[in-house]
Amino acid sequence: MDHTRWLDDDEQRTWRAFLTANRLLFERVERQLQNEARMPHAYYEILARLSEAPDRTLRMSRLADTSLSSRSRLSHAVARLEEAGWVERTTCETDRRGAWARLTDAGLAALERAAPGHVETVRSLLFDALTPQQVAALGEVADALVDHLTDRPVWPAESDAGCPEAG
Amino acid sequence: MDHTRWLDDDEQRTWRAFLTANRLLFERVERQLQNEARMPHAYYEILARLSEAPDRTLRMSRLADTSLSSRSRLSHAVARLEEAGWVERTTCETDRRGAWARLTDAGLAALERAAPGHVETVRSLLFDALTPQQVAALGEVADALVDHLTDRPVWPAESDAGCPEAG
DNA sequence: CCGTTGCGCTTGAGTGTTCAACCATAAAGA
DNA sequence: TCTTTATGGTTGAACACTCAAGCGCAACGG
Repeated sequence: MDHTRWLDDDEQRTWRAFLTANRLLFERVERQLQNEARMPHAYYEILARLSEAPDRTLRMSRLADTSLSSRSRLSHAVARLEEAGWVERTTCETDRRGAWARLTDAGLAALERAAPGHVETVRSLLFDALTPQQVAALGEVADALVDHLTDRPVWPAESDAGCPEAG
Repeated sequence: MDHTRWLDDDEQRTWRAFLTANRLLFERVERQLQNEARMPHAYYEILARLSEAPDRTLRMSRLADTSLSSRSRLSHAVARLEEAGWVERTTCETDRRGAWARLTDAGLAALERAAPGHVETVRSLLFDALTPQQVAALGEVADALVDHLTDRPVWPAESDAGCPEAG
């Protein structure tokens, strides 16, 4: 346990700069959407993914995957979106456990109202700050990370750590 | 309003990969800390910044800045950390509005218990996934973003957008 | 000296997320 | 068929964060 692979100074700086950039960026993205469109970014993503689906309809589980939500989070979110009249849920006929989520016309309208401001924010805060080379590099890094984080087991160290209820 | 600078396909992909990588990464970082050290990452950062300060002590406002917290968030967090016995608050004698936050011995111990697992997680999930060139590129991008997001006014478009209470 | 303005920090309500437990249905095994 | 196990999805409690409002003190202005 004492052979921890600590971060060297460069790695420390990189990690902290990464953290800082992330917080600053997403804080502002979140605030812009909240102020101008009255929705958190997670909801925007849900609406966006639904809008791209055939018939603006997706199974809940699939929607959870594509919108980067946990199941529970999606359930709560869609409940809210349904109250707002932006999404409708119907049970699936062929598998009666399942549920379809459909983006309503009002939901699409809300998304289309929100989109310009959101996109402008992302562009001005992220893309305008970077050279084309940096954007390309960021894309590669992100791809590498997604790859790395998608394949492995849920937990890097199942055997000798992480026993939540033991202590 | 119809002259939105939309994202082209490449930019879309980059943005979504970036989002995905971020969620996957921070979800796991958060879960690891929660499971093994019983604290969210934000609390870890607070303890870490305090541990690096002279006398393990900082003014609340300064701690908020260095730990990337809003004032309110820090107040709530330190209240919790104080309950846990990891941080102590004392009022500042020279400016009786102010408050000092000090990392206790128990807090330092908790941090030192949490650190190896956390660092190993960051290394294995982030640095191990990237080549040295990619790490360098990530660092540059992060620096550029921090720079970009730190200097400007709080709101990129005061004049023609962002009227929260108008609608 | 007293009022105003500004700063440092806290508070409470509201909200989104997580976790664990749960329900209902489907699929697999005896 | 009857039981078991797995899957799709929901629920409620716990908790962290945000926002707006507020409190106490400091600094400035008359």
